[in-house]
Amino acid sequence: MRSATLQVLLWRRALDPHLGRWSLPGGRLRPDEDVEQSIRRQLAEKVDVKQLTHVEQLAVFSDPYRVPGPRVVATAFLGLVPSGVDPAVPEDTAWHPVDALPRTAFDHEAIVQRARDRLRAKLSYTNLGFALAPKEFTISALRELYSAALGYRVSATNLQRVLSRRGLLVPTGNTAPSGRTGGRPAALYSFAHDDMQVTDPFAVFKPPAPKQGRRSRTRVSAPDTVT
Amino acid sequence: MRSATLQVLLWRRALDPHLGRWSLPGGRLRPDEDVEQSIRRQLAEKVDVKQLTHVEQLAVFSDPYRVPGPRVVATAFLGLVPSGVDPAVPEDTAWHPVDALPRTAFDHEAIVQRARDRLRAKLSYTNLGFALAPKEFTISALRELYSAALGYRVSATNLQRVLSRRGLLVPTGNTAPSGRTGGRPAALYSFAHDDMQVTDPFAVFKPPAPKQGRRSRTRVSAPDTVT
DNA sequence: TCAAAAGTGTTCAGCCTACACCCATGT
DNA sequence: ACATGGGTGTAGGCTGAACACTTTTGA
Repeated sequence: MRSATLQVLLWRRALDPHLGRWSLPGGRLRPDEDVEQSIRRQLAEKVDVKQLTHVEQLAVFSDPYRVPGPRVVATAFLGLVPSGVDPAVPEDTAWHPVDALPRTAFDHEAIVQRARDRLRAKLSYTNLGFALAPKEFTISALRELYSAALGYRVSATNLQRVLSRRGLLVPTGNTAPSGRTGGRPAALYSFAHDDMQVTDPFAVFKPPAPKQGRRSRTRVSAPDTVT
Repeated sequence: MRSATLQVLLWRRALDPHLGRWSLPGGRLRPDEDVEQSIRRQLAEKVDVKQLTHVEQLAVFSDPYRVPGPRVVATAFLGLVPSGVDPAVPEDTAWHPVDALPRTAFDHEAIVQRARDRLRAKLSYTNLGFALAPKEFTISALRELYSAALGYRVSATNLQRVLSRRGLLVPTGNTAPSGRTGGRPAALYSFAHDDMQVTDPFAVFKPPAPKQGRRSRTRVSAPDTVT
């Protein structure tokens, strides 16, 4: 997936069931790889996407009739590419806005929805933003990314505050030049981690608090406890 | 899964790779069913478990070497059976405490861990308790269930309050007799819904609040947005 | 009347939102 | 100067945790 508006990489089917329609990149699982290796390989080989900042399983789609002919079981993934990167994709592939998809093959539209919803949820309670943003960015750039992904205007002020409070933003010391119309130059930040972590454990019914002074922010669950 | 302490139903393998070890119930996917239908069928046919109150996909396990011999791709599920129900399971199957598993076959221990973690997370931010509890229950019974599932003592007081505030508890009007040692008889409750709903959308960066009087509790995401 | 269990009232703290205000830069 | 965009200070609301206190029963 990708941003400005949230986009998905699709390619045009060259074969007959649903020939010509847009479909998610992917392919057959080889006997010597697991599903994640497989999707990474397919993306690298077929559409030359290698800089994935985050990859996670979505779900298995296995309806016997999801594809004409013999049943195909698909394991769907959410894969993220950061905002700056624009991999040179082949002729027959293109990025499409997630909220205005062309006619897609099979159940791929449903899969994209699922991916979008998962991304949205995780932007709230994890540091997943790191996977969408470039190494260094201004808060307003980040605001654009979050807004695009979430589908509504996010306040830069609060974005700043929440991410800071969670210890996710590291000021790099650099500043971006101000635009031609003036304005204070923006400070540049980067994310503190480049792997996904749950930063806002919604754990209600928490275990009794440790009796100490300041309650350390619990960095509870493993990344895909909640998937 | 099941409670008192949290338990999993395992059965002893009768065939040779890992013969005799305990393994999760399951089996091959038939061409005319999807994975969920399949797991429900297997549970019904093989271990006679039919009253599943909740079933959800966990993840695909596809390591080429997870099982000796030709690779087997497994789609793991979390399935819940309410506390009262005690399905008559066959000879070679038994419930095992999740935190003290016997030696299991293949990667089944890891799968059970995942299931446990998922359950724990969802107890916090969804109404998933309904799937563990019987139709009618006292708060302290519910407290036992939550405590067993979460692995630490939950306060009955707060459990009450949180679930009530979320509108999940409906008093049935009935009361349970008090124990032989006396004590106020407990009121009986039931859950307001018997399908899973996200009740505590951790949505930070919420869309701007509707300017109206009382902000309606958003029942945002679809059940498996967050999986 | 006392012990035991259930349930309620109240206080406190953390986190997020909203909004007003101050800061730095180009024209 | 002043417009423009960046950043901080502060107040308010909601929610959960903790704990004291009241209620209802059996012995």
